[in-house]
Amino acid sequence: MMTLADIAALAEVSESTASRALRDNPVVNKETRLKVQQIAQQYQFNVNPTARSLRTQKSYTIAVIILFDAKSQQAISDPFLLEILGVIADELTHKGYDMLLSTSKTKDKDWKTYYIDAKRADGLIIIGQGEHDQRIEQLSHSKVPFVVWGASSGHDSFTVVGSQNRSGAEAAVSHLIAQGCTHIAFLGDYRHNEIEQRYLGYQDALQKAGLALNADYELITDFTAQDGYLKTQQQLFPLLPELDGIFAASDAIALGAMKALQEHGVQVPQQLAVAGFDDIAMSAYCSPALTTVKQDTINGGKLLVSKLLQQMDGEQAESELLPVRLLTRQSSARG
Amino acid sequence: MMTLADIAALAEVSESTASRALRDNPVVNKETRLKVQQIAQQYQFNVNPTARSLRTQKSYTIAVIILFDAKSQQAISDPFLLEILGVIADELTHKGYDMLLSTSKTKDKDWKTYYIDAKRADGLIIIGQGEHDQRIEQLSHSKVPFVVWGASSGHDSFTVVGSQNRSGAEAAVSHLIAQGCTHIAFLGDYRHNEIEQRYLGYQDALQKAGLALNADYELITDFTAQDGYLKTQQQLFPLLPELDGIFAASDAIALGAMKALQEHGVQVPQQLAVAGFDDIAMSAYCSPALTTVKQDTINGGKLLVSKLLQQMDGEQAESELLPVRLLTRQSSARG
DNA sequence: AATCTTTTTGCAAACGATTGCAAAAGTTGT
DNA sequence: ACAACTTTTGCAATCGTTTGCAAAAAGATT
Repeated sequence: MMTLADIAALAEVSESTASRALRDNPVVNKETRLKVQQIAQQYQFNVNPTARSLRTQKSYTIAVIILFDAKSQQAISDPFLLEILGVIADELTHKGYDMLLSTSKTKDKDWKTYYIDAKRADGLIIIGQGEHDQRIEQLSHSKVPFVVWGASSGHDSFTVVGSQNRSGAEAAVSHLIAQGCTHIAFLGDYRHNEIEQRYLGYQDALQKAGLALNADYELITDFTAQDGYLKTQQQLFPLLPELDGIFAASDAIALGAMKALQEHGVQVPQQLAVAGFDDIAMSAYCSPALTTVKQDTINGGKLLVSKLLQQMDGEQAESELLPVRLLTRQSSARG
Repeated sequence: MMTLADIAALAEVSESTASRALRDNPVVNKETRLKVQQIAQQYQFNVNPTARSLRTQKSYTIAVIILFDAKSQQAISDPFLLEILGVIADELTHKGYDMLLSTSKTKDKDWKTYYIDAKRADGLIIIGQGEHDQRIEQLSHSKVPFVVWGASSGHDSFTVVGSQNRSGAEAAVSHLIAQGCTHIAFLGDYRHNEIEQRYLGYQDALQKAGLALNADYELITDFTAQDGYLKTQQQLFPLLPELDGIFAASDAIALGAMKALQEHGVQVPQQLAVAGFDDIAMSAYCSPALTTVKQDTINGGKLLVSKLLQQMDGEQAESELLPVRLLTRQSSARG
């Protein structure tokens, strides 16, 4: 392995000069710079990031923390997660950062101590705030640069990037209403921040249409197809003659619900229309294809990264909610 | 931030002693050791991993590289991926390692140089070997500790952990045959290592049952539901009166195919039975529920990690293929 | 009490970069 | 030819640990 000293020797300059030359510091003579760079290239030299890290106190690494729900041990919508993770990874690589991934199952190290103080990472991206999280709140009182994917309360003390869950949900439910639904159930766990927004959007739509809210129609449901299936059987079947629409807080839930309905002989969408949220890969290919709301994962990932880097540069970064898109498919096509 | 020097001072010992004490080196007096440890605890001291790294030339970090298919830019079976990633993350954390994640879109840095030589990581886990990969082959000629998730050729020059794709596929197809199917199509891209094994298993089953192989029944299909849908429409519909079974190399493909069939008025499983591979979350909740083969993600992840650590300890680690489980559901239930 | 072991400790040299500061070299002006 | 700058270089300290080796302390042996 070559070290900076070797390169310096080869170029017949001091280590200091070599170091500066490599980083293209204009204080060193242009010719010298080029010579050093050329030699470094030729010998395939790369600075040792550990040594650099130690000296500069920066790691050029970002930690991405995926929060799992304490109870269900499940992250929000798996497929969505992998997508945004991919985007973040690409984006970070592109900016010259490495990505440390941690899937936090609650009981966990103290992020600030472990990542920032220990210089394992220069900043944090936290995905899925779930229910109001103590630790995130705490972080915001420190100087740690971090961004969160989730729901904005409108006056957060930290930077949030997320989807316009509320208006997205409203659009979906309004669409159901436009299709003639008048008794629409909500499936999802509104104790979860993002889902709460979707729940509010659901209410917005009902209210705008002058439809009554009905507590019987609001089912707390985990993120899984399984729970969507079960809750539908247990709590929606009794309401069936009247119930004519379901808005599920995630596609997984929606698919579970549809399964239950189909087994029970309910015609979707004729007797009952269904809409979900996420547009997971399967949604277009189940029967009937699922009407859903698609999040802008690509811009989401990009924004998370750029806002984090902004913070690391000492700038302020505002929260931002991205527009979503309603995709109407067969599951809501009544007449 | 506390440094080792501070702790040493507080404990009234030298840094050397403090360092040894913290790592519980028996060469230092037990009392001294405890005293130092106690003080470190009290002041919440943690050794600086960067400094330690620089000195010891180890990073206590493992790089996980996810390979994407050059063409489709898609990784094998997304849901599966996220699962195994989670297991690996947990396992590594548990062993005191951090996890660097990289999603490699082909044109990429040289893994050895970037991760190992630069001391960013002590070992590599590569997920999804795809088509025969030049870079993996190359790695095996170096001293780099690494393991691969994928298909074993039986005489690999490196450590592979994977599923018994071949026998799993055979089981699935044999099941279809047992259900009375005699004309079974294969959907998947057998240029991909793992899929090739599934393809061979498909052939095994046909041969054992004395059924003829038929090139018309073998469709090269991407990993997506979309492609399953398209290929089915384009290439299977013409064969329909006779065709009575489909074995898809992934659940996503299977679901796409089922969608096409249903739209075309084909009854699944009565007219045509379907089986997939992966048991993605949706498979149990689509209609009809999909018969599929479930991989042992948990043990897969654990094995990857333990075999890698084994290698890092200088031991040899053998390749290993894990048993899979056939889950029979409605999509193949022909009476 | 002197010598020989065995435990414990600490000194000092790494590990491989970056950077403040001063010195050396090169320019310009007079 | 000398002073006064400006540009370019290199010395040496620093980042926070770990570890080989020798010295100091403690214990055992005669």
